[in-house]
Amino acid sequence: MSTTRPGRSRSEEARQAILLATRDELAERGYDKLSLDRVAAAAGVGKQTIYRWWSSKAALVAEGVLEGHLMPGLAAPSPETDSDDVWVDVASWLRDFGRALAAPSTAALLRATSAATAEDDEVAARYDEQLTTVTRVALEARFTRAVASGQVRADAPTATAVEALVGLLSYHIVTRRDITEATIDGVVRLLRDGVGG
Amino acid sequence: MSTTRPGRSRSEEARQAILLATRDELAERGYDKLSLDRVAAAAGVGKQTIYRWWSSKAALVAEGVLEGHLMPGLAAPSPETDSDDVWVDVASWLRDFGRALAAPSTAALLRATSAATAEDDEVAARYDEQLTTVTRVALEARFTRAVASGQVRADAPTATAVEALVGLLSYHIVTRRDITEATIDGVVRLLRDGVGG
Amino acid sequence: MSTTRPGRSRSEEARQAILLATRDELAERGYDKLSLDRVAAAAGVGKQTIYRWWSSKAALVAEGVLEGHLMPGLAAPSPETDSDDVWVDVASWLRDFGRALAAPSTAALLRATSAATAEDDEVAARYDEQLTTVTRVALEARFTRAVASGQVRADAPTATAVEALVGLLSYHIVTRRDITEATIDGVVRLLRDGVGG
Amino acid sequence: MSTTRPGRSRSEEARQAILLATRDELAERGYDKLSLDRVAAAAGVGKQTIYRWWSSKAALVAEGVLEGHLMPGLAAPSPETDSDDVWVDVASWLRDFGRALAAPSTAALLRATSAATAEDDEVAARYDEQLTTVTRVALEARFTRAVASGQVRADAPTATAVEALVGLLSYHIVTRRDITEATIDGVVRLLRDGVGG
DNA sequence: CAGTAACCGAGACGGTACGTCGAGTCTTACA
DNA sequence: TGTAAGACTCGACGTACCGTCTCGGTTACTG
Repeated sequence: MSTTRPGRSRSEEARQAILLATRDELAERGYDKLSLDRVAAAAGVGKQTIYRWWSSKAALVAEGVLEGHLMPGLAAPSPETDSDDVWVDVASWLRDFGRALAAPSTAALLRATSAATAEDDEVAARYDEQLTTVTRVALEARFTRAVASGQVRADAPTATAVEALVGLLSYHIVTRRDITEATIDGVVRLLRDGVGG
Repeated sequence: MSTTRPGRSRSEEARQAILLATRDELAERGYDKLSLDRVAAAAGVGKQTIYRWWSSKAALVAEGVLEGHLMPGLAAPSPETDSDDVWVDVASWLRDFGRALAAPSTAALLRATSAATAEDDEVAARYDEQLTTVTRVALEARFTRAVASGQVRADAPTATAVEALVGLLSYHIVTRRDITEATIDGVVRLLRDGVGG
Repeated sequence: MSTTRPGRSRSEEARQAILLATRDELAERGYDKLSLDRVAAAAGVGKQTIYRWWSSKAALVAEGVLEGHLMPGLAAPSPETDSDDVWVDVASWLRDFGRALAAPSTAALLRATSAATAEDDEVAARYDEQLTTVTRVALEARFTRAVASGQVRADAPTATAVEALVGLLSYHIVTRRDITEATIDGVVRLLRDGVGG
Repeated sequence: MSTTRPGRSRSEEARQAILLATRDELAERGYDKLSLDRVAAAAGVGKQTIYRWWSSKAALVAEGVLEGHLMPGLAAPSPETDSDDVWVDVASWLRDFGRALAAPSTAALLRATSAATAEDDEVAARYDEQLTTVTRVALEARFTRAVASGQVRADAPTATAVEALVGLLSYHIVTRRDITEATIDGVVRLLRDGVGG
C-alpha cells in the first residue's frame, strides 16, 4: 500500500504564503474585513488554491492563525524557567502577556481571532484548544509544582484559579483594557490568599 | 429661544423596529452575517433610515443590543435581593447567568455581541460599560456590603475578584463552555479564601 | 364673490427660483442626472414646494424649460425683420441657430430637453408645441409671404420644407454635428430648387 | 508567443443575454427607467458581469442596441432592390420606416435610444454611425445611381437631401408624429424638384 | 516514457450585501 | 393655506467579496 497519490503534490510554499498573508490581513483589518481575494493576491496565489485546502474563511483562520503563528514568543510557565516563587512566575507571565497585548498588531490579531470564534464552532474549539488549553495546562502544571513545594494548598481549586486567569486575559482582549501592575498585584494577592498554602 | 427644529421628527417606532430586528438577526445569524438589508426589510424601514442614525453595523449593534435589549431579566445583586451570605448571592448570580447562557439564542446573541467588539472601539467601550461595568458595579457594591457585615476583609482585592468573575463569563461566552456547578463551587471557594474575612 | 382663497398665496419668487435652478441643473448635468433635491437646495426651497405645483421631474422640465426659458434670443423669422430675400432670411435663421448650438450650455440644454421627451408624453407634446410648432408656424408664415412676393411657388410643399428644416435641427442636436456654412448652403439650394418659384 | 490569456474566458452566452435583456427593458421602460439590476436579473447574470464589460448604462445601450439589434429588417436602399424610379424607392423606404415606427415597441426603442444620446458622447457617436451613417451612405449611393440614370442632377446638393431625410426621421421619433402618406408625398415632391434632373 | 491525475496562477462567473443617492410622500413649526 | 426643513419608504446605483468554475500550463506518479 502506498500513501502517495498521482499528480502534482501540494505546494508547501503556497501554503505558507497563504497563512502568512492571512495573519497580516487579520492583524491589519480584523476578521470581519478579511478578504480572501486580498489574501490570494498578497500570497501570489490563485483563489482556488485557498479553497482547495480550506473550506471557508473561518477554517483558514482556525488553522493559519491558531497553529503556532498566533503568539510568537509568549512563553507559558515551564519547569525550565520556574523561579522559586510561584507568585513571581504568575506575575511575570501576566506581565509578558500585558506587554504583548500592548503592541497594537498583537492586540488586533488576538481580537480578530476572538471574533472569529463567534462565527464557527470549529474555530471556537481550536481557539479553546490552542490558545487556552495550552495555557491552562501549563498553568495547572505550575500550580501542581507549587503544591509540591508547599506554596499552594493541595485541596485548593487550582483549576478554577487557572480559569480565572485565562478569563481575565480574554476579558482584557475584548475590552481593550491594559493589564496594569495594579491588576497583576490584585490577581497575585487574590490567588495567594485563595489557593496559597 | 426654541429647542425644536423644523421638519418631521424622528420616528421612535422605526427606531425600535430597527433595534429589535437587529437583535433578532444577530441572535439568528451572528455578527459577521448580519445584513442591514435584511434588518431594514424585517423592520419595514428604508435602509437609509438606518444609515441616517447609525454610522455602521457596529454602531447599530452597540446601541441596539447593549442598551438594555441584551440581557432581559438577568438580575445583578442588589440590596433588595441580598441574602445573609455573600457567597450564596455570588453563586446564585453565576447560576442565573449559566442558565441564560444555556439558552441557544441568548448564547448566540452574547457571542455575536462579543464578536462585534473586535470590529469597533465604540462597541468595545459600550460592551465594557453595559455588560461589564453595570455588572461590576453591582458586584463591587455587594462586596462592599459584605465588608460591612464582616464576610469580606476590608483590605482584600475585591476589584480584582470582580474582574475575575466578569472575565470568567467572557471566557465561557467565547469558548461555549457551560457554567457548571463545579465551576461555581470552585469560584466561590477561591473567592472565599481569597477575599473572605 | 371673491377669487381669493384663505391661506398664504403662492410665492411667485419661489416659482421663478425653481424654474431657473432647473434650467441650470439641466444645462450642467442633463435630464438623466437632474436631481430635484439639488434643484430645491439651489432654489432655496423645500422639495414639497416643487411637488405641490409640478407632478414630476418631467412636468417640471416641460414647464420650466419649454415655456420661454429655453432659447433666449433665438429670433424666428417675422414680418418686422424680413429682408427682401426669403433665402437670405432662412440662411440667417439657420446661422443664428447654429451659433446658439455652438454654445455648450445651450447645446446641453437642448439635448437634455430632447431626452426628456422620451420619458413622458406630456413633455413630448409640449416640446412639439413650443420648440417646434412656434418655429414651424413662423417659418410657414415666412414662406407664405414669399409666395406672395413670388419667390416661392404657390403649389410647393412648403409644410414639408418646414418639417425638413426643423428635422435638420433636431438631427444636429442629437448627433452633436455643427451646422456649417456648407450645410446652410446646401439647404438653401435644395429648398430654392424644391419650392422656389 | 501566445495570444491567449490564463483564466476563464468571457462567456458569449452571458453577453448575448445581457444585450437582449437590455433591448427588452429599453423598449418596455425607456432609457431613464432602465435598471441594470433588472437587466442582470432578466439575463440571469451577476451585475458585476455587466460592469466588467461595459463602463456605464450608456455604453451598454451603445453596444447592445446600436449594433444590429436596433432595426431588424429595415432595409435601406441597395442596388439589388432598386426599382427604375429613385422616387419610388425613397417613398418606399420612408413607408417602411413609418410602418416600423408605428409599432409601439419599435417606437419606444428608438425614442429610448435617441434619449440615450443626450447622456453620453459615445452613444451619440454610435447612434450617428449606426442609425444615421449607415442609412445616409445607402441613400447617398442610391442618389449617385440616380445621377447616373439621369434622374438626379449631378450638381444637386444630395448630401443635404439625405440629411433632410434622416433629420425628418429623427424628428418624427422625438415628436411621436406618424409618418403619413401626405408627408411622404411632400418629401418626394420637394426632393424631385430640389435635386431632380 | 507517454498518460493521466492532481496541482498551480489567473480570472470570469452568479450571487449577496454594501453604503450612497435620488424620487416622491409625509410631518412639523412657522408665517 | 403655503413654506422651509427634514425624516420617511422604496429602489437603483456602482463596488467589493464570496465561493465556484474554467482556462492554459506544470509536476510527478503509473502503466
